Amino acid sequence: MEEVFQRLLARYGPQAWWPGDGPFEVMVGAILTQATSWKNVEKAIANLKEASALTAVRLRQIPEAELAGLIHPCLYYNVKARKLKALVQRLETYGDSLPSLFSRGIADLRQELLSIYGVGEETAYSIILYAAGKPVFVIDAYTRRILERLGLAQGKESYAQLQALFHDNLAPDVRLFNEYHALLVRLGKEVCRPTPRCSVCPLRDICSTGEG
DNA sequence: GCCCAGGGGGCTC
DNA sequence: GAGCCCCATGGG
Repeated sequence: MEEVFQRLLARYGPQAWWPGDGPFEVMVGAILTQATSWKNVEKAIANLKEASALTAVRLRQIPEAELAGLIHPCLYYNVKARKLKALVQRLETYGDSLPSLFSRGIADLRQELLSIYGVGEETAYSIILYAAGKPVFVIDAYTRRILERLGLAQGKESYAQLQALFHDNLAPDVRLFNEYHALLVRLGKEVCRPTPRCSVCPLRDICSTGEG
């Protein structure tokens, strides 16, 4: 696992994922990026900043329809406006204090996040890793496809099972999990689309240890 | 014109 | 608890 990471890093270099301006922006981005490319999310975040709307307080004040307009570049902007509303509404119960929310243990924090409308497994874990800075491995569609290509998964595994593959074989290091996941997405974009578009698959070079 | 992104909720059976 | 449908922009 570690070796594969080193090869990916050597091939692609650091990905500098989630350069967001603080944990709140990361949480907003985690909602906006659902099934949406990050470029569109950047446009939406720029719109929110320009409207001075990128705070929990302002997001609660702004009408949902207006919020939907600001995040229009993102796919499913109407549902995502509702999701952002649900998020900041929950934050209000913490006095808008993220440190207060993040003071929970990982399992507890996960449950709390999952109980928010619009936050599923991937979004919850993205927030725990990239916003709260706790060591959990984020599994997404790309990670699944790569693991399947490598024969390390068949497609029926639960989120927790795939996550255990990384948790059991890596030191629980936030920076490692952060960069590793980003690199897997980068690799996935290249070779693990639903229909492969490359002629020579780099998976062979990078993941040839057989251990994943 | 076609494919598909850094998903999740809600419904049905 | 699995299998579907819905949401509905923009880049390649």
